[in-house]
Amino acid sequence: MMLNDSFDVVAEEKQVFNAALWLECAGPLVRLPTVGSHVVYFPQGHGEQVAASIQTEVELQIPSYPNLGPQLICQLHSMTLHADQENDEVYAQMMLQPVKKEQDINLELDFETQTMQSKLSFSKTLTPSDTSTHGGFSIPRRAAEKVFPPLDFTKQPPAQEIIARDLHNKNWPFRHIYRGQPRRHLLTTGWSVFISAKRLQAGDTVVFMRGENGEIYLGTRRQHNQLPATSLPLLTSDSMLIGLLAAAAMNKRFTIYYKPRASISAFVIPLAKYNKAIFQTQIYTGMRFRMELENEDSTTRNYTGTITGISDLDPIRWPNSHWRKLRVIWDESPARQRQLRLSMWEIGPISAPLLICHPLLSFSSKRPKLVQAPVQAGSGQAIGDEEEVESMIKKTSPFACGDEHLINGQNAHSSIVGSEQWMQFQQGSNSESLTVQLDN
Amino acid sequence: MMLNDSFDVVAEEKQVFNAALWLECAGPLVRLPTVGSHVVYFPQGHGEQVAASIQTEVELQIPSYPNLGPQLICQLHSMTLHADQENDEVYAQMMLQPVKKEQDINLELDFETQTMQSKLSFSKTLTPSDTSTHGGFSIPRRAAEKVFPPLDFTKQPPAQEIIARDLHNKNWPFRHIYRGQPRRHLLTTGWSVFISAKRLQAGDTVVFMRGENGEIYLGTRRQHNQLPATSLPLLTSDSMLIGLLAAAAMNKRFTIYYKPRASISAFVIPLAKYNKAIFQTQIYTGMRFRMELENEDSTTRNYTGTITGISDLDPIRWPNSHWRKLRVIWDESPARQRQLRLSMWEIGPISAPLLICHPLLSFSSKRPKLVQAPVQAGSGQAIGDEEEVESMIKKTSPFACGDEHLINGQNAHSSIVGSEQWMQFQQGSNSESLTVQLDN
DNA sequence: ATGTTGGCTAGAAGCCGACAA
DNA sequence: TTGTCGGCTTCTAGCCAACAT
Repeated sequence: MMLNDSFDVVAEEKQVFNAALWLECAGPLVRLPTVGSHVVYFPQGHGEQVAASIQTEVELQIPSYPNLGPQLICQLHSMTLHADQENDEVYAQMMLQPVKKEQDINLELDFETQTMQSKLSFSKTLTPSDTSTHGGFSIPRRAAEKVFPPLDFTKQPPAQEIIARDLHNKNWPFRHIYRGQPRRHLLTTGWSVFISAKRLQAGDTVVFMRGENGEIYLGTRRQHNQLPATSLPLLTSDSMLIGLLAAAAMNKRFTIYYKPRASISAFVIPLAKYNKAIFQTQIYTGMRFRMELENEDSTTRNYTGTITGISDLDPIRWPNSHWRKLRVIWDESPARQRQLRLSMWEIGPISAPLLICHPLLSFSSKRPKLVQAPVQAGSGQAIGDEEEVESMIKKTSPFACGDEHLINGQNAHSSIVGSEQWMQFQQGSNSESLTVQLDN
Repeated sequence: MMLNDSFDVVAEEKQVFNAALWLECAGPLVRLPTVGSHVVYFPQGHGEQVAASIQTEVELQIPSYPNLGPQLICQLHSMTLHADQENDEVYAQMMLQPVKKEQDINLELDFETQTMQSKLSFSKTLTPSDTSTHGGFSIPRRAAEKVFPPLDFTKQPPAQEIIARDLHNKNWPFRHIYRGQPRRHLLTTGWSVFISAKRLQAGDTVVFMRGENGEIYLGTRRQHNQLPATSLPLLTSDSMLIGLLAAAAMNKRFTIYYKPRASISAFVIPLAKYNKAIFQTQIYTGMRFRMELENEDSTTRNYTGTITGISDLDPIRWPNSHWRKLRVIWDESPARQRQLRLSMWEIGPISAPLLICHPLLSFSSKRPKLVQAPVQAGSGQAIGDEEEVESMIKKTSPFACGDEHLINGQNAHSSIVGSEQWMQFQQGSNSESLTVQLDN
């Protein structure tokens, strides 16, 4: 009862947006397109998010929407960032305005947010000791020194009160103390209240951030596998899929929700990134690639693999779609769920200089085949030759040759955006309704 | 972690269905149509449930579905009853098969379930003492004697262990003891675990039931106002509404979820009940009516009111719809949210013999006007004359005249169905896929 | 008949350094 | 540097009857 009241109050305040904290909670690999920029929306990927969220098999009879191709170019009209009331899961509400394909598009704004490199934040995956009722939270030394106010070490013991604010603008008080033999930083009083209120478990991650004026922010990120599979169905997945398709096919503004922790891949992609991947990147069966993935402990690492085929994921319903067009195998056994299907814009070239170059496949001996496909389905024909080379690759392994391919003389990976542009994202471009609040 | 594991196990078991417990948790006024029978489905009401569940204003641009009138006659092909994993909220999944209107329809099966009168169950709205950490649960004396096994009063004190099973087939052990001065029945050990696991608060209701073989069942029913407004949106309400309309308009089998605690009114109505209300009941402006409503403490009571107008709820989008066609005022100030719009099948005639008859309005002096409307929109014309008599009624008050109107010589209220027919519902009619399981 | 409260007690929560990885 | 544990203390949970309504 009291809990509800306090939430209600919070819900009514207009809240200061904290995009940085949202991104921290979303995970290290999540990027957001800029408001006002042009994006490519994939109803197919959107459907995958919906289906994954309600854990249902889809055996669907969709009416066809002739206006709706596998991808839809839109302008990101507005975006608001949110966090679920119950479990803090972050999601973004995006309003998309479909644009005519003929229209010439200014791509200047089409970059993604980048996490700030110099941010004053740290995240820690909780240990069993952190979450047990036996004690408090052990703060990594460097983390404490970076984000928390310095302690007065003349006191015995050195201690202070920390008040951290979460994505719902709720404040959580903690006692921060430096004690033990050897000395260490700890959060004691207040910690267990936080843990039980947020229902955190060992394996989940907490994020602490320091704002410009010294405020402390606090967010959570659940372990990936245990996302809560939205209970209480409102509609069948069939109805939902029909609804999202019909909404997109109407060629009017429509609104979608993007849940980065529930979705396997983003389904709203900056147009520039998409075009670069589709038109300016050499993709061919047998090609080596790399991709950054999130580990269990929410760090990231580059993984490598080989493209084994290029074909439609769903030839019946979504012919000539670029969504997850690539079939791949990975060099290492999968840590988390390792996708066997990827989209072209998700992968990058092997970055290191040529490592071990397999004699059978070199840049000169085998000319890579360009995959070029139309942006709008129907105005061309995508090349989807399914060359199964998995068996060959296995036979000729070790297969560690990487062809570095060039795109306009620079790396194919998306361009790096500095912190000034980040601020531009935060304050809005020329869009009149860049809503950057965070609601209840 | 452990919690999740145990839930997973439960989810995999095929569980014995307990329709009676489900109905208890749904509330005293909820009825379900029989599987195999014919029903009228109201997309408009369905949309209201969806909109209410996600707490969004609908400002919607729906494509029109010419095949879809405001009501759709279907056969209830199958129905499964469920309870939400998180908060035990009950919901029913119904598969509806649209039928041709020409088709002659056997109405024999078109009754609703009735709660069993002689059921061995009791429900109690929790007091602050019941939910505090200070103690246990005070069992009303008659309740304890009715549903729990008799205690051995030779022991000092008389006590036993009760194991009660909830809708997820999870067992909850309690210590049942008879003590105190004066003596009373209490549940002590185990009670607080249950309270905190279900996150029950004062004002919520628990239901205990005794099965035929002495098993004890246990369900919960949350206070109405605090239903959890489904967090984490998947789709906008617009998309959802489009989806549900498109699904219904396809004229194929479609599946809907009915959440009796979230919906203001049922939107799947037995065809017989609907026909009776539409074709065989006299409804007129100024008519007195009664309606049974649920109180805060989950008891029911008859409330009375007056019909002040008959008009389309949404003349633009749903012209000639019978959904909430009646405007009413109530005699008493509203206890819970008292609807000012009702559908014809929701109300009953004033049951008592003529009470105080207002001289201006009597059966003979003012001939009630029959409201007769087509079942399918388009094949006729509904009479929607908005006679605003509210002002008149207020002036001439006290206005307590009730015209008892007759329908085929019997009361207009839905017919009573005995417990044999209840069993028939439970075991299915001639449908091959009457699924009566309760999933995770 | 049953809701609330004070008294009492058992047990969990939670603070501490020791110790180990 | 930091995860876990045993020791100890504090406080809450929870059982009881008294008392009130």
